[in-house]
Amino acid sequence: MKPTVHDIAKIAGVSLATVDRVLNGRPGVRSVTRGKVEDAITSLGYVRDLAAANLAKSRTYSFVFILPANDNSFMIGLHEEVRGAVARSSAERTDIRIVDVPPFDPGALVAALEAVLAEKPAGVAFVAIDAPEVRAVARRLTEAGVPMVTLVSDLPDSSRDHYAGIDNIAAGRTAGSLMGRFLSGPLLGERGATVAVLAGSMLVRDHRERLEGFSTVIAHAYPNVHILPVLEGRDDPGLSETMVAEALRRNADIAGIYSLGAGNRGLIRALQKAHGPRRPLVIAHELTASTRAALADGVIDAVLNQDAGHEVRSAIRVLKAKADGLPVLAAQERIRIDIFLKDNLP
Amino acid sequence: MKPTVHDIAKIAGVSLATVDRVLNGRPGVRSVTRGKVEDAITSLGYVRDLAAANLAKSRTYSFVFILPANDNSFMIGLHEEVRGAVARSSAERTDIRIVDVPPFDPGALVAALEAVLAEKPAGVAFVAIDAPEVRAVARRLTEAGVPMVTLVSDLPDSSRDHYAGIDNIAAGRTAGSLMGRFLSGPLLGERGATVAVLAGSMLVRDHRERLEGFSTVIAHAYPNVHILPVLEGRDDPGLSETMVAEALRRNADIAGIYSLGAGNRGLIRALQKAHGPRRPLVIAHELTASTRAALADGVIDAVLNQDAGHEVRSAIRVLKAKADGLPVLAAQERIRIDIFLKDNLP
DNA sequence: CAAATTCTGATTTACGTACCTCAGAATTTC
DNA sequence: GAAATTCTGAGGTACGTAAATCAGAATTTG
Repeated sequence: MKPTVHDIAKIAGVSLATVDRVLNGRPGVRSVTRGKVEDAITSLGYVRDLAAANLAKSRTYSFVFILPANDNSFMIGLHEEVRGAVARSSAERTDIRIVDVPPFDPGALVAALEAVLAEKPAGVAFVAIDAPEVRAVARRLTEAGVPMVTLVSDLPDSSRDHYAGIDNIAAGRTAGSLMGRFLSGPLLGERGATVAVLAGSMLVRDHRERLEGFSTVIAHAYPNVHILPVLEGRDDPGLSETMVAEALRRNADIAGIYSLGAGNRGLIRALQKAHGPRRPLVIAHELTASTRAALADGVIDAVLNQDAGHEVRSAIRVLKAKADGLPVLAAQERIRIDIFLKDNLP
Repeated sequence: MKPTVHDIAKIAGVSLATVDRVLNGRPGVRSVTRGKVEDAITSLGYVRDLAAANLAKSRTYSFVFILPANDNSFMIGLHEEVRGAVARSSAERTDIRIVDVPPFDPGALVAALEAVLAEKPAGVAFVAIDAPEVRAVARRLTEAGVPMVTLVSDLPDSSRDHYAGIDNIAAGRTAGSLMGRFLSGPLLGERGATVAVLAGSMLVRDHRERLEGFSTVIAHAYPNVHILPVLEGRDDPGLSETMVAEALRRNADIAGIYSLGAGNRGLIRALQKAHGPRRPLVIAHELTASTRAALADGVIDAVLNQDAGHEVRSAIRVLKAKADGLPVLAAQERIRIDIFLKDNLP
């Protein structure tokens, strides 16, 4: 039978209240008594029953999710997943509030985080923007004892407790490796091949990191692949379409395109309208309705994906654990980079 | 505030006991009274607090995991993960017992399942062997009301409640697609290329399915790739090594190898000892210490993986949900096919 | 019709922990 | 030395649900 506080009290020869004070670090216990209780705890191998504790505390974890009000499919899906978590909140003893902020706007994010700081919830999750002022608020949140996880986009070298997202450098490297291998052969002649890169903005850390990983692998392993200057489409369908169409017109020999941001709707439209001698090899990020269809149709060759549902659930699990001062199962919380070809679409 | 049984009792004008009888389907309530209680439940939107219910029942979920006593790295890892779950069992209110059975032995599996049937646990998970007698015991378990999930290898068209494992046909297709694309070009000349397939046993369903997916994609999308007769290495390092070495000696022009079973240690040794004009392209299953090293060294080009930890945790979550008659979050429980290149090794 | 038997509903206790209130002892203050 | 103030410990109640026990009414049986 699992030992309980009653067993501890009996063994240590004290009352329940004393055991409780020791367990919860409350004052009012002589050090000798404390010692006896601690001995009993270790000798019995007592572990607190979290379910019972939470019931007694009638605890609900109040979490705040700060999400950019982007209208691309990925962010919409992320919103959807958080709303799903809100729907499950009564069963999971959580009380999740969603705060929308304008995208790519450090000031707005800082303001939102400051509002959070004022209400002191049990935890915050947010899509980070890599800026010093954001790091500064993060530090104040940590000082205030508010657990904090970054979602999708990280804030390295900050005081965040956890990052629920993929390793974007590894993602870029994977894309580069796939691009190089897929190009090797028919498209990669003696004189090399040209690839274009479509990003949202180089101001966003995840996009920068993906490009970094991609470029590194191409430079080292596929030196005869030439990368054109990055197209920054601001994750906007229209702008992305124009930029890609323009690039395809100007460089008839583009053999591959790596879309590392969320401008895939525009990219796909541009590709469908194009009529070059042969279709370029396309690797994109995020499996959405449009990239899925494009993958099935052969317009896109591979999609690297991060599962927003897993990210949200992981963030919640980690916030709960941090709020309770519990360790996290690192293996369970690592967000993986999914690679989808048209053959393993779920 | 979340409604409780007390609120229901108050609204319906009855006692707690009556509410409890209605909620738990116990007899002794007149249908008019039952109706009043049910109305109150729906109007309040009551949902049972599982934590409190489990506490009151002082419930522990007793699960049995039946695992083949294979000595390949994947199965060892699977064992490890189940033992991890056993270690966490007190915190998770589970009581998990591991039963080892000899591998590839339907009779032993049936015997183990029958033993399980006798003790009626709250759920069973097992690595299925696709045989009629196994299906028959599965049916009896279902009739006895024991929730049942298959792990790693499925038992389709049976009464199992859930399958915690990957879609092996999709995995085979993915391998075929990667093989075809990676080969296209330097290795795939005018007259085509030859690939070898190393399996454990064609008697095991997951191996059959992987081969099926692989062959289908190759036949349709890469008609000039020729697949040699399957090598059945029984997942044995020594036998696998001899068979691969033999095949490489006999067919100097092998351009690719697909290892769809667990005989990777032998395969890797054979590859390291081989000294052909050029290294074949190798795609294998399951990320273990040896395949990871081979991937990093460039001996293997891609590894398809199923995360044993996720499978075990998913199986437990599903068994719990089934034991409580709760729905499962399908999106969360889908086990994904990880594709690892040397660039995205975790 | 009294006694036995079912129905139906109410009360009460338990699960393991948190936390509030209270009592007695030890210590300090005037 | 009496009163006030800490310490230290005990007891009890609450969280939301399950389930055992109890009590009264309705029904059946001889």
